[in-house]
Amino acid sequence: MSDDQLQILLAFFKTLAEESRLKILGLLSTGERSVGELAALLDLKEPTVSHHLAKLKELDLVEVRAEGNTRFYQLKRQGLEAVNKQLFSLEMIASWADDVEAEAWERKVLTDFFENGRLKDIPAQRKKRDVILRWLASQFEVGREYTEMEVNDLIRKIYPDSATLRREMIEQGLLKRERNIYWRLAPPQA
Amino acid sequence: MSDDQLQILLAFFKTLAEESRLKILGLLSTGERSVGELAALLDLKEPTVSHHLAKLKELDLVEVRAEGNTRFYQLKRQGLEAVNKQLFSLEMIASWADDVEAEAWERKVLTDFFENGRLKDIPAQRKKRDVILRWLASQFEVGREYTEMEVNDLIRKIYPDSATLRREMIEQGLLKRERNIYWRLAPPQA
DNA sequence: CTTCTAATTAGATGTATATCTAAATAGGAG
DNA sequence: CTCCTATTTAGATATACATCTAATTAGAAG
Repeated sequence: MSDDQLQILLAFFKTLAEESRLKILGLLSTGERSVGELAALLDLKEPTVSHHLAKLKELDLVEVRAEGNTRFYQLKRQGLEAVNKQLFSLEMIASWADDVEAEAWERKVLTDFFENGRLKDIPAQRKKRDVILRWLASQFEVGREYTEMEVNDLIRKIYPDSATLRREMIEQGLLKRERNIYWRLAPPQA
Repeated sequence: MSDDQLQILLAFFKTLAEESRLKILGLLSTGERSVGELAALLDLKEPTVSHHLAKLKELDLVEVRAEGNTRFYQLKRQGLEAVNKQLFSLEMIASWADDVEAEAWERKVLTDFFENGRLKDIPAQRKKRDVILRWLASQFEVGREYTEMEVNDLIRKIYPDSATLRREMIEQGLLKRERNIYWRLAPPQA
């Protein structure tokens, strides 16, 4: 499971981890209701109910129908059923931690090769070197342009040989250069 | 579905609505881990992990084995499987709101019969009168003893005829009397 | 007994968010 | 256009809780 699938599942739990929202789903399960009706039944103000409905709508658990300026909400069954299907299989749970060990290993590489905020050596192993390079790239702001001198200055804060690290970041596609202007590429979506 | 079943389900969602805890379950799904291992893998301090494990244990999702000072936690499959079974059936969702309409009706009875903090009349209908009586009983502290005069004073704050309301509370088993001492009975578990 | 290590408990802090009031939006009726 | 009603948006407040540090507990080894 990729990290953003975990995030989706997490968002789902967060949304359902609220008493009023569970009750709203319960009330909608027997038919549509207006915001005002829900507010009266739950003893809440309309803005509060509106807020909850917006969250449920984000997850595609409810849908709206307007009639005048009244809005009738109703349950969207498919949303719940889809999640229900394969939520708690053991493989699914196992996959929640897929990235965790890899991330722990990367943190270890970083602490092993850094000391007092400076890089001790450039790792010889490709995988470890990439971890260092990705960290270094993360020090550059996305969307900002840097001169070669700015790039070098930033690198030299952690390691004297800026030329090597700069070249490797370019090779790895972490930094991009055109006419002596450098900029960081956005990391692949997490 | 009774209200405390809703509360159990809610506790379940709340517990799972947290990224670290999902990851812990993921890590444990492949075998047991010590608190320290989990902390290192998740980049958290031991107390934080301990806190999460305690929450998971409350819901019977994990179990512990001690070995010297070290405690190895592992997943308790049955806990997850049990919940998984009938979580999102439509009847289940519908039942989340079982009490909501009844509660809304009771609130309406109260607002209908009260004005400026005083009872306008004693409702003639049995069901409505019971709502008033239960509310009145709720004004008494559980575990405290009251003299008859204290009881009357408290009732008269909302209605002049204290004798009738006092007698009816006794009849309904809301208030108990012995040798002119009164006390409130604990409401049936919510 | 003292020391070391692993974990938990206590207490403090910061962040997320449920709820509210007030203001803005928008449909329908006169 | 003005008024009324239903809802949403904005902004403020208060509560819940994830996380940390510091202190405590408890096993194991010298």
